[in-house]
Formats: sequence, structure tokens, C-alpha cells
Amino acid sequence: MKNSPLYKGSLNTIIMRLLDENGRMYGYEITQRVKEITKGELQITEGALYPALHKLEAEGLLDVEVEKVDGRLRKYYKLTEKGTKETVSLLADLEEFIRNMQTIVKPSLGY
Amino acid sequence: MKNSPLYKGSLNTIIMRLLDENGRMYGYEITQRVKEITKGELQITEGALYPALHKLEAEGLLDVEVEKVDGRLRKYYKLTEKGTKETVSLLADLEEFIRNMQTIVKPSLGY
DNA sequence: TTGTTATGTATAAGAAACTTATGTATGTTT
DNA sequence: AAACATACATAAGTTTCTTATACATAACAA
Repeated sequence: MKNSPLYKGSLNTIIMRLLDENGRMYGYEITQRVKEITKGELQITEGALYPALHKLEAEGLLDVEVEKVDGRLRKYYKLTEKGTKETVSLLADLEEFIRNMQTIVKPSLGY
Repeated sequence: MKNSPLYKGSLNTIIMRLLDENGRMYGYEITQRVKEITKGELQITEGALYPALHKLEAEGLLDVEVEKVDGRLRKYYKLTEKGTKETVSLLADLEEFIRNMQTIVKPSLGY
């Protein structure tokens, strides 16, 4: 998922936010959406994504629905009620993180 | 260093930027400065900081000067020339990271 | 004066979150 | 027929951090 270590720890936030916005998505779709939104700057690898989805499901934050489309398997994920609440928290954490980093680094960024 | 996983991967950027701004600092001073700047929201632990400083030094990005002040040892770190160049790169990575995350999450943040 | 807090550095064991490599399977394009 | 895209999955290894512990001096409080 890119070379910068900064992305480490951001994957759950990305997944949850995309599901929050789009209702339901399947894994491969998430990778393509992120790639598209960030103009290729952020590439989520399967080795990171699928274990993350399984863990979020195990924690009761995501629900799964398996479907066969065009002969291929798809596992659609959506937020549970608990997952929706958790998303609010993750987005608040992201805002705080960005704010703190900008404060530390401020002279180099124009704010 | 806080509970949010988002901070994972940000420590080197923080250290390098502070040294870039302040010329030279010692470890404990860095922890206190960060705590102060972020109003206690970000606490850097020694277990994360010291190994990180040693690694940056081993990579030739930092230089050290040991001094004894008030009977206690201090190890002052400053950026090498290589370190200064690397800092520019790390800050660019941070800006890109923030930009990408804001793009993904945008409806919830007002930009 | 003795215990607690602050200052200051350090490392080891373990956890968390990834990367890299590989595997399986189907559909589409060249 | 080969290559590429779609779609999921896992195992081994790495990076980056947390938690716990350790040592040492100075300042402050009981």
C-alpha cells in the first residue's frame, strides 16, 4: 500500500469510510476505488485488504453477503450498526491526527 | 504513542521536522515538545523514540553530540546534510498522505 | 530522610499492521 | 493460446510501535 510508512494504520479508516459512503462494496472494488480516487497514488494490496476485512467482520463491525456475478464470486461488505458508530470514532481520530501533524509541521505547510 | 493506529509510521517525520526547525534537540526534549505542542494529545514513548533515533543515526540522517548538563547525560541530535534532504522528502510524503486521506474522507471534513 | 516525581537514556519481548510472494479460479482481450 | 483483468485468500517475513523493565541523577514533599 504505497511506500510511505504513513499509510500504516490508515487502512481500517479507509475501508470503513468507503463503506459508510457507498453502502456496500466488495474487496476488489475497494482497491479500484481507492486507486481511482487518489489517481494511482495509493494502491491497496490484497495482502493487506483481505485480512483487514476478515478482522473487521470478526469484530462485528462489518457484515458480509456472498454473491456470484458473471460467474465470479464477490463478497459484499457493509457496516453493522456497531461499525457505523466505530466509523464516527475513526474519522474523529483522523481529524485529530491531521490537526496534530499540521501543528508539528506547520511552518512547511501553508495554514 | 497514543492509541490511534494512525500515528504508526509518523514518528520519523515528527523527529526530523522538529530537528529541522530547532537545530538540535535531545530525546527527552523531543517528547516534551511534542506533548506541549499537541496539548497532551500525542505522547511519544521512550520505547519508540530511542530506537528510532538510533536508527536514524545509523542511516546517516542524524549526528549526535553527548553533553553532561546538571549532572545528567544528554544526547543532542541534529540533521546531517543527508538528513536535511530526507526531511524534505518526508514532509512531501506527509502532505501527499494528508491530501489523499482528505480526498477519500472528504464529505465528513469541510474542505 | 525517605519516598515520589522529574529528568535522561536504554533495551528486550511481544503485538499490530503491513509487504511480498504465492495460490486458486473465472472471464476477457490480443 | 497467452496475457491480462477480475476476485478471493493465506503464509512468511519486515517495520513500527507498545509495554515493561532497567539504570542514574536531581528536585521536591512528607
